Amino acid sequence: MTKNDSKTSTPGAPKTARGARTRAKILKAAEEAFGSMGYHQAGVSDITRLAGVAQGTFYTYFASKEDTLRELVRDMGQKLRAHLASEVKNASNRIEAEGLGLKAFLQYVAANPSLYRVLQEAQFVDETIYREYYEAFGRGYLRMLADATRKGEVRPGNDEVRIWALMGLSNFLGLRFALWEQDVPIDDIVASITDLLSHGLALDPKG
Amino acid sequence: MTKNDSKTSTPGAPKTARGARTRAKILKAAEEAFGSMGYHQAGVSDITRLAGVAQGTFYTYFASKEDTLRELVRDMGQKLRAHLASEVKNASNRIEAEGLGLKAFLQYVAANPSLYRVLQEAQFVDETIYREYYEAFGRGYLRMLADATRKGEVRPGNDEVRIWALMGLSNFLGLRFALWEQDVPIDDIVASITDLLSHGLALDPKG
DNA sequence: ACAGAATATGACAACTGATTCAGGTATCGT
DNA sequence: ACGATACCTGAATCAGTTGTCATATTCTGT
Repeated sequence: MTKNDSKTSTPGAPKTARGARTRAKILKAAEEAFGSMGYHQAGVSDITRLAGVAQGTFYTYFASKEDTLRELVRDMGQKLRAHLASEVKNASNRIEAEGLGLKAFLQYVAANPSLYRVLQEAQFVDETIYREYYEAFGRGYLRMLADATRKGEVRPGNDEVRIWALMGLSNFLGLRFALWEQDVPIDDIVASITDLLSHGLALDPKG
Repeated sequence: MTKNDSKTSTPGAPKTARGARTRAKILKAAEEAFGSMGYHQAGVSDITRLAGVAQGTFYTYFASKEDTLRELVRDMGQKLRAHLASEVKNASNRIEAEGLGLKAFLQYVAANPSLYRVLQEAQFVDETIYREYYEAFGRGYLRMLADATRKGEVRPGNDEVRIWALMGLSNFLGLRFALWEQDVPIDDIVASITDLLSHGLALDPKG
């Protein structure tokens, strides 16, 4: 009967500094919990314990565990894109930009290992949010690649296909060489890929 | 008290044709269930219903739901590798082999959509089995690439890095263009990637 | 045909973990 | 100071799960 008669659902945003702090604590705790134990393994009780609040408090800010994951994915995606954009912005050509972007990405993954787990698990909790992540990523990527093509820095080709290939490539390199085992220096990886993007695998250019 | 006093665990392999059939039915049902509903969503009861057997029968052949997933991943990995190997075996050079392999892979993914979901979810249920899958894949890949390098078909480079890049690339192309949306003809995709691997992104070869 | 082994059944015990709720506590505007 | 509002609590609820077991059926060798 109060102003909000629309069910108990969709908790509103916090209206107080305290509320905002608490919400942020919970989100951070969720990132930790999901990142280290995994989405399914981590219970709401783990999150609230990490955040130092009671179980019920969780539902003051999030409608469900799933909702939290969505929020996290959006949040992490935004941060990563912002970071990469700033690292790449003064490259003098596309291939150099790819190298800088890959390097920044690998470093970011090593420093934020939760990203992978949270993102990849989100794929099975809510595929929409996962596709959204990569499509957002892809849109920016596509624009840059198309620009480069127009400027004559890159051979013409199917850019939609290329960006997915490039995203996949980064994704796996991050998984293998930043998350699983850091047994190859990042600069070597970047050099390898820069070479691949400059010349392909072919031995001689006339091929 | 019987001869088998070593716990109830590790159910033995079936000793009868009937048993083998039932076990196979269950495994197939698990693939269906995991593939369409996801590992966590699918219950043992879903699997047994699909298989047309009682709940208890499941535990005659598998120690747990997790065990089934492991078995499935091994099984699917083996089949895929065998398929790709046979499709690629009479390519006349490495880049042609990459093209044939990618094409076969994309077709396979479109025809066996469960593969992705099962494999990717396995990553969070038992990371070991997931790494095993890619490392097995990678070993074969690495051998072929090293051979090609020795024969002078490819430029020298860090092949360990390259194979992860190539696996990632295939993985994402499969996800985007075979699983999610089949809006680009497979041959176009293959042509794009063949071009990328032949020349890189660079406009002119002297680059 | 018959004993014993292998397989199959399905109800259910035991447990897990998300969400709710009735009621307490901090904070703010006036 | 004080009502109103926002925030917080954590035990209880509740829907769902996996894995067990006593019993029934089918197969296999002789």
